[in-house]
Amino acid sequence: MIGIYLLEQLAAFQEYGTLSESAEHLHLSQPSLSRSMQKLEKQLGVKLFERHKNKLILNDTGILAASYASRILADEAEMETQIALHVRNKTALSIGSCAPGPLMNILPSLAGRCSEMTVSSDLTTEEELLKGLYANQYQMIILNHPVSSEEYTSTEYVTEHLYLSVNRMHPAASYHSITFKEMDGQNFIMYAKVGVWDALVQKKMPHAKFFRQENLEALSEITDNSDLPSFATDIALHYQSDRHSNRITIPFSDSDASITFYIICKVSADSRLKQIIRQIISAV
Amino acid sequence: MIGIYLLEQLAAFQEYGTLSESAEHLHLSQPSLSRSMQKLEKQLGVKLFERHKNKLILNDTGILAASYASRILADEAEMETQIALHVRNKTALSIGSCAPGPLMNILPSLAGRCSEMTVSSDLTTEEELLKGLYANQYQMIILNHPVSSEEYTSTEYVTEHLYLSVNRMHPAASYHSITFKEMDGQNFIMYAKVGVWDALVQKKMPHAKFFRQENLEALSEITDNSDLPSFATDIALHYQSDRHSNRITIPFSDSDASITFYIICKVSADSRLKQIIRQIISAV
DNA sequence: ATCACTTACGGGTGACGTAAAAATC
DNA sequence: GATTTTTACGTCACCCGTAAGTGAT
Repeated sequence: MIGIYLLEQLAAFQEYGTLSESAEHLHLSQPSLSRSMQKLEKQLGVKLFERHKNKLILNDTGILAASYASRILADEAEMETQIALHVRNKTALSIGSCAPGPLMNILPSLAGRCSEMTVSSDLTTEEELLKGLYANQYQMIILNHPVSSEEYTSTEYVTEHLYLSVNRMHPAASYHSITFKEMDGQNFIMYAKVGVWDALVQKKMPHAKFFRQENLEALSEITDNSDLPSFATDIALHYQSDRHSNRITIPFSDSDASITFYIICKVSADSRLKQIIRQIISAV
Repeated sequence: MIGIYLLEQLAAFQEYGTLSESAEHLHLSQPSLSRSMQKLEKQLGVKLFERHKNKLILNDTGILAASYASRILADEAEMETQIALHVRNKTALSIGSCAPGPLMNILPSLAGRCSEMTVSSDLTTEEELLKGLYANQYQMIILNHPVSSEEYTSTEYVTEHLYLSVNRMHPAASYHSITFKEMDGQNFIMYAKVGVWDALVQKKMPHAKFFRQENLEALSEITDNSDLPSFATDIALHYQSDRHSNRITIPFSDSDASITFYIICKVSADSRLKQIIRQIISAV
C-alpha cells in the first residue's frame, strides 16, 4: 500500500515543479523528497519522471499518478472535515436563511433546547445556502421557495408580510394600506441585511433609492431622527421590543409583498434534526 | 495527515466486527490494531467507538469514517491499477470484440507494428466489452452498432456476411442463395465462439438446433465427416487457409445476414491509438 | 476456560535531516 | 557561483510483535 505522504509529495511536486520548491512548501528537506519520489516509482513499479541531470519532470504516467494523488488527498481532506462537522452537528445547530425574519421566529422556538446545543444562524445568498447545505455546513436552510430534488425535503414554514414604516408627518401616514407603485421613486432607509427582501423592493420600486445601514442600533437612531420612510415586517414588529410610537406601520397590499418561507433539509438528516424541525413548525 | 494503514485497519474492522478477526485478515497482531484505532481517534480528535469492557463497536461517527476510509482505499487501488494499465498500454494493444471476424481482419493489418507491441484480443459480451473499455482494459472494442456517447467515438469498420456451408450432397448445394426461413428447423454444426452471430442465428431460425464446438480443429474434422450444414462468413473464408473442396458456401440473402461492425474507443485515447485505428480502417 | 480488548516493553523498519558530490545555468 | 538533483550516513519516530493484565461470556 502506498503511503499517503508519498502522494502528498507527488501532488506538491506537480504543483510546484521542482523538488526544492516543493520541499519548501512541505517543510521538508529536498533530499527527502528526492528519495520519496524514487521510492514511489519503485513501489508502483513504474517510471514517473524524466530524469535530466539537473531537472526532474513528470512524464505522462507521472501526471496520471499525480492527478490520482490529488483526488485521494482531496477525499482524505473531505473525510476529516465531514467527520468534524458530523460531531459538531450533534451539539450545534447551524441554520442558514435567505432572510432574517424566519430566523427571528425559529430561535425562540428552540428555547427548550438551548441548554443542550449551541445554535448559530447565518444570512446569505441562496447559492451559498444550497452549497452549505450540501456540504453539511448548515443542517437546515430557509429559502423563499421549495426545492424540487430527491435529496432535499422542503417544508412550508411561515409567511412574512412587508410593511411601510413612516413617521406621523409623512403624507402616507393616514393610509390603511399602500402599494409599491405609490411609493416608487421615494428615498428609503433600510436595514442592509434583509436578504431576499432587498432584491424584492428594488425590483418593485425601480425608481426608489435605498440607504442601507448595517448596524441595527444606528439604523434605529437614524429612522427616529429622519422623515424618510423605512420598512418593517409583521415578524420583525412582533419581536421588536422597543416600538417607536412616533412611527406608523402600513401594510403593502401588493401580493408580492408577502414571502412564504420554506425549511429545507437533507432527506438523509438524522431523526434528531427532523424532531427539531417538527418543533419549529409546530411553534408557529 | 492520516496514515493510509489506519484507514485500511478501520475498514477491516468495519468489515469483520472485532479486532481479533480483523487482525487475522490483516496479518497483524490484535494489540497493534487496538493501538491503531486509538491513534486514529486521537488524530481525528473524535470518538469512533463505543468502548465496552469486552467489546468494541463503531459509533455513528466511526461508521461515517469507515465509509470514507473505504472510498479512499478504493481510489488508491484504482490509482495503482490504472497506472499499471497506462504503462502496459504503451507497448500492448488490447482489443475486445463481439465477433471473431473483425479480429481476423485487424490482426494482419497490424503486421508492421507487431514488432513494437504485443497485441491481445478478446471475444466476449457487449456488456463486458463496454465495462472493459471504460476501465481501460481494452483500448478499443468492436461492436455491431455504434455507441452514442460523448465519451466514445464510433467508427464504421467492416461488414461481414453470413454464408451457409454444406457438402455437395446437401439439397441446398445447388442454390445460389438461401434464406433463414428455408433452413429453419435443421440441425447445424457451428463454432462456439462466434459472438453476436450466435444470438442472430438462434433468433432467425428458432426451430433449428445448433451443435457448438469450442475447438476449431475438432470442428473442422467434424464438418468434414458430417452431412450437417454449417456456417461461414466472407471474412472467415478469406483468411481460411485450407478450404475444403468438399464444402460449398452459399450466401444468406436475408438483410439480417450481414453485420456491420464499428470500432469504439475513448475520445480521450492518445494519438498513438488513433493512428493505429486509422491504419486498421485504411487496410480494409 | 476461552475470548476480546487494553497496556507495557522492546525491536526493527523507515522517514527525516545534515553533509557532500555532481551537474547545469 | 547559484541552483537542482542525487547519494551517504546517522538519528529518531513509529509501527509492529510479544507478554501480561482485566473483564466478559
